[in-house]
Amino acid sequence: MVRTPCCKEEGVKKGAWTPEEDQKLIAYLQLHGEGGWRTLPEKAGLKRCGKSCRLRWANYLRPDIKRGEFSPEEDDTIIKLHALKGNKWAAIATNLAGRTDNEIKNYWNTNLKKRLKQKGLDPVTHKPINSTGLKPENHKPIRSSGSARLLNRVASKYAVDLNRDLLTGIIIGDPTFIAVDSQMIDSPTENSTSTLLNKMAAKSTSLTSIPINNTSTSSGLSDNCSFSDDFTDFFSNEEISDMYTNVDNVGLMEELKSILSYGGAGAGDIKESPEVNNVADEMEFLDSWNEEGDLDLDKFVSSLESKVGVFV
DNA sequence: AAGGGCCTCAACCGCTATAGA
DNA sequence: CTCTATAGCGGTTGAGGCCCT
Repeated sequence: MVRTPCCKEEGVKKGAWTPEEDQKLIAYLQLHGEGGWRTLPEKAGLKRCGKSCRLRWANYLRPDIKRGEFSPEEDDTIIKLHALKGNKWAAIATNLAGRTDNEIKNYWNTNLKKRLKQKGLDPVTHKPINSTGLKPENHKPIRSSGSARLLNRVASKYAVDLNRDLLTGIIIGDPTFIAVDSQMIDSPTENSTSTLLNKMAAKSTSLTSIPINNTSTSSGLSDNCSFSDDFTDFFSNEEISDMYTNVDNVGLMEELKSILSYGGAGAGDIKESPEVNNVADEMEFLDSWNEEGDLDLDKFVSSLESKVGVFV
């Protein structure tokens, strides 16, 4: 199938734009506004393809574009959003005023990707690179989807109180989110749910890196149990005691215990639950929770599946 | 000074989505 | 419904600058 060229091939200039060309384009767009890119080059006196004009304007000449070095805050935002959205540069760019998708993409490929690698993190998954060199697909999925169900359950229960990004990070086991939010543990202004989930996240992260040949139960959980077998999988006796002394935590502790108990039936087995009856319902909850639509649930779920086994 | 390798980033390419005739 | 134009996206390329020998 022959594609219609976006412009006549003959006489069309390619390559770097000259200041004169930029001025012609700016002058035309200031006078006539954006649009009509196909006919623009001829009207503006440019020997360029309309698409080239549009890109030059969108990525370089637009007056609202911020140029110069990225701030540490912008770096942080990009890394977090990349963990959440992957290579969706346009989506990431909407969260950084004045930055274009092209600029962010280049910055990622030349700087941030290397920085993550230097920190021992896989720039694709944002997870620690296994020292054995084994890729994630060479890992045995951990026993059951119980942990996925558990985390979904926690999500469904506490989503109202939690920062969505933090919760997403927790569910995909992203160490960046966990690290960023670790200060919450000691913060008197944060609710205890964050503290508990941080602990659970740390635990779930440790569960996701069992090499394929490791048939032992180094995680401390047997093949037939999920997170749920014992509350002490997550907390030391001292920590549990400390939390129980805080009256505000008692209800939460009981709720978490009930949630953790729920997942204890073993691989693939789902018990009745007062709030959510099956995994599909849980995904429906996440879907509705994701009203803004900026969380890629497919990626979210496949990420879970890669770490904890088949989710649905 | 020369030149080879590496890095950066603007620009391009190929594709899909969408709107409108 | 089909076709065409346009917009937008993500991956890739290559010119130019920098650094090292």
